[in-house]
Amino acid sequence: MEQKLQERMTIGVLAKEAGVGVETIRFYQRKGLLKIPDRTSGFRKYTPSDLRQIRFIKRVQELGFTLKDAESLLEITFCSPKTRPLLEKVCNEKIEEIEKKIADLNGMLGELRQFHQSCGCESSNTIQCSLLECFENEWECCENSNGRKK
Amino acid sequence: MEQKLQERMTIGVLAKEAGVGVETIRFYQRKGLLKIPDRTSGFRKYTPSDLRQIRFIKRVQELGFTLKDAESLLEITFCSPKTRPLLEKVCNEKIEEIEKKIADLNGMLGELRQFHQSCGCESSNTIQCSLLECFENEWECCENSNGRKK
DNA sequence: TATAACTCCGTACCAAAGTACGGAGTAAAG
DNA sequence: CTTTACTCCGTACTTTGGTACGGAGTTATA
Repeated sequence: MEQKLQERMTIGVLAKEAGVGVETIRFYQRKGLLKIPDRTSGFRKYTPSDLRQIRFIKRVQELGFTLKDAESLLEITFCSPKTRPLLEKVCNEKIEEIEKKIADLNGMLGELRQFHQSCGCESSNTIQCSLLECFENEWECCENSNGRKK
Repeated sequence: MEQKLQERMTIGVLAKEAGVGVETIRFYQRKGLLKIPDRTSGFRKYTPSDLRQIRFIKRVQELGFTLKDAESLLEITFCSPKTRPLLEKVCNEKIEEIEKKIADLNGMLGELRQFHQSCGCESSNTIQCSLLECFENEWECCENSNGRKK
């Protein structure tokens, strides 16, 4: 009761706050990602909770997930005993998915770093090699300058 | 000379080997991701190098990059002193990008795990909470069942 | 040699995630 | 009270990364 509640904003204000376009909000509504808002005299009126929801969607998207993923994350709404099995499933799926993504990215990162050090920039070799070649030769091509002759 | 060189394959064989569709290869060619191949009597003839290139593209894509990214990675062709500055730039950009993605994903992962343990599945509370709420309250909502009253 | 399987080409289509358009109504500031 | 800014709606368009189509020519197998 101390906080100012239900400050209701128009679609334009919400869009600005959330850093998206007005059309995007209408789009999310069509997609069911945002609940249908109240209206005063024909105009949509949004609450801070809608703002939070859009920010959440954007965050999830930035991490490489789709709007469908965002939807399923948002569906993790009530952890009552009834919904717990579904909740458990969605959670675990997402966790696995993220873990796999991280592992893949770490692999790529390692490869890029190796390329950068051995071939690209810090080596003194003048032998032509490519990321593509290095990649498929397990970075063999990079060692030409370190004593080994081709 | 010991290896069987220049085994040239048709688009269908290449597609099968690379695990993509024939149309995809034509598409990559249009996009400039694959050099225009030689032809014998009107039919495209591809080399193992084309196969490697498609595999590389697919790999890069799996890691969350676009075809444009793949293109720029493929452009890292020769690490001669001349091309080194560009190479350095592209490498560093990619590395930073990947590092940021990993960090973000790790954050998300931590949040999901906390939700899973505290709210979702392993807690005995019956208080309704959502990923969204937990997320924005720094998991405060999850501690209601652990001695604290709202 | 006939027939299946492959290739050619341009064009059209698809899903995802928006973005833009345009004419009409509404609200708020001067 | 007018003018400007905002909102409404449906529809159409955009980009990315492909897929599918269809009629014609080619090549390989029985």
